Amino acid sequence: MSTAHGARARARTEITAAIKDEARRQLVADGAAKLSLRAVARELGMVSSALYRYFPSRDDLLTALIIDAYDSLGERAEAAHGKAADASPVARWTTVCEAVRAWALGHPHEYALIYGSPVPGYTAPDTTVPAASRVGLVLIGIVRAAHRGPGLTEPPLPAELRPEAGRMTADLAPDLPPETVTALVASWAQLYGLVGFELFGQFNRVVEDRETFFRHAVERLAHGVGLRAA
Amino acid sequence: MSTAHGARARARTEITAAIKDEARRQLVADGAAKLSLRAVARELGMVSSALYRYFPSRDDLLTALIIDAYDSLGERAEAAHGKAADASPVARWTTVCEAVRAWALGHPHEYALIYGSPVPGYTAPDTTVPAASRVGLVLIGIVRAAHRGPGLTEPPLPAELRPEAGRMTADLAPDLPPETVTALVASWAQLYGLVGFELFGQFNRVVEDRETFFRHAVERLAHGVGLRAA
DNA sequence: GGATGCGGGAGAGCGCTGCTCTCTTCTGTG
DNA sequence: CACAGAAGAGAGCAGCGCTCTCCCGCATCC
Repeated sequence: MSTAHGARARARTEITAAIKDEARRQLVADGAAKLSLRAVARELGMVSSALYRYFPSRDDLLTALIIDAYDSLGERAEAAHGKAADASPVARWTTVCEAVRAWALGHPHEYALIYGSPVPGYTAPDTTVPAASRVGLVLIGIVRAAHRGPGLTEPPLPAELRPEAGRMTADLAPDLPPETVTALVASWAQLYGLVGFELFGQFNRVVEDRETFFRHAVERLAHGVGLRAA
Repeated sequence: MSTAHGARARARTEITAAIKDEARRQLVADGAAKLSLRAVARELGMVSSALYRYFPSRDDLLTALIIDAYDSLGERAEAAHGKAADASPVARWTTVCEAVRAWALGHPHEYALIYGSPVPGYTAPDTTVPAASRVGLVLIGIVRAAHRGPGLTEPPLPAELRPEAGRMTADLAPDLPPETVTALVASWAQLYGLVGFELFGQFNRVVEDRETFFRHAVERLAHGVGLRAA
């Protein structure tokens, strides 16, 4: 595929990568809205129209960066989980959440790109789904291990939510109780509420010791999913 | 002040309002990024440079819209709370959260403007703080009433978070226990995680019956703050 | 009541953007 | 080796935020 016809294709993938790298540099520096195709081209010593041979539009370039960002965050979460493999479920959960927060604080513009308001008029293509799922899969993995292991308490689940819970469970983790899956999905969203509020300044003049606050909040999230207290 | 010199000043406030109205129309239609000073001016039958007599920059216009959006959301939350004044604390909490969600779903671009990624390079001026606080104040009010009334269970609070909890409590609600205030701040952020994930498409292919899911999630949030089960 | 100062609208223009189209060069392949 | 197709260059279009200069007319003050 990519190495099929040799030199030509290799040059293409190299230049594509160079464009993405320079684009990422600008994204990191100034945010997505200021990412300019012309500036990227200029920096690479090419003319702007040439860049369209590689990315048909600015949005396509952004999509590539979105996927990379999801992957970067996912890797970070997976790595954090790997290192904490022997810890208690709650400790592993907390570690992964803290990795997400650390990544977000270290990559604010990339975080904003993937979890902030979507670029207007832009809807993420399905291409992004696998990369976007990685953090969620890590969290599911932690809960699954706890479920197989010493156990997991099941959160309450009202009757009217049972159909939806069943649907989600079938899609996400058929081996887990629907009570758990439902709580997990909610906690997953809530985690990003905590991160987003810190990152986007909503905690200014409200929370100061954000690290401690965050750790405690995600520990309570873990308990809410039914993970045993450490 | 505003009515000081009569006609002149009145014309000015009228035109300022007209500009904001047209700008909001464009914001609602296409989102903040596509809001164009020139288009607003065009629609109002004036030339773009004239608009700068009223708003010194696009960011200033956006700031005005941000404040309006916070106020609109705050009003909605306050109104919802008012109508549910006689209900149980948990029911009032849930009602207010649902009002926030409903407002967000009805005003996606305005929600994105205030709770999505901040416009790059843009930091909200302090002018926005009072308007931005309104929803939080409603939530605090519900908890405060429960605290004065039949009671409130206090969530756990680890020792290392006690200093920060004390700080937050002094700033936000000195009459409430720090355990409660800490949980409240976390729940406040988590609420916006739930809303944001639904609004920005993260729940696509994951949660279908979002209304039921949301209600259950915020009920659990209420319990997490220590409000009595309804 | 007439001179005056200033608020506010008009217009041109600068430098930037995304994107398109055409022309040309170069290169890997049949 | 010839040639198709890939890829870069350049000009150009329409839009943007913002500035500056000009000018009109209304409200004020003597």
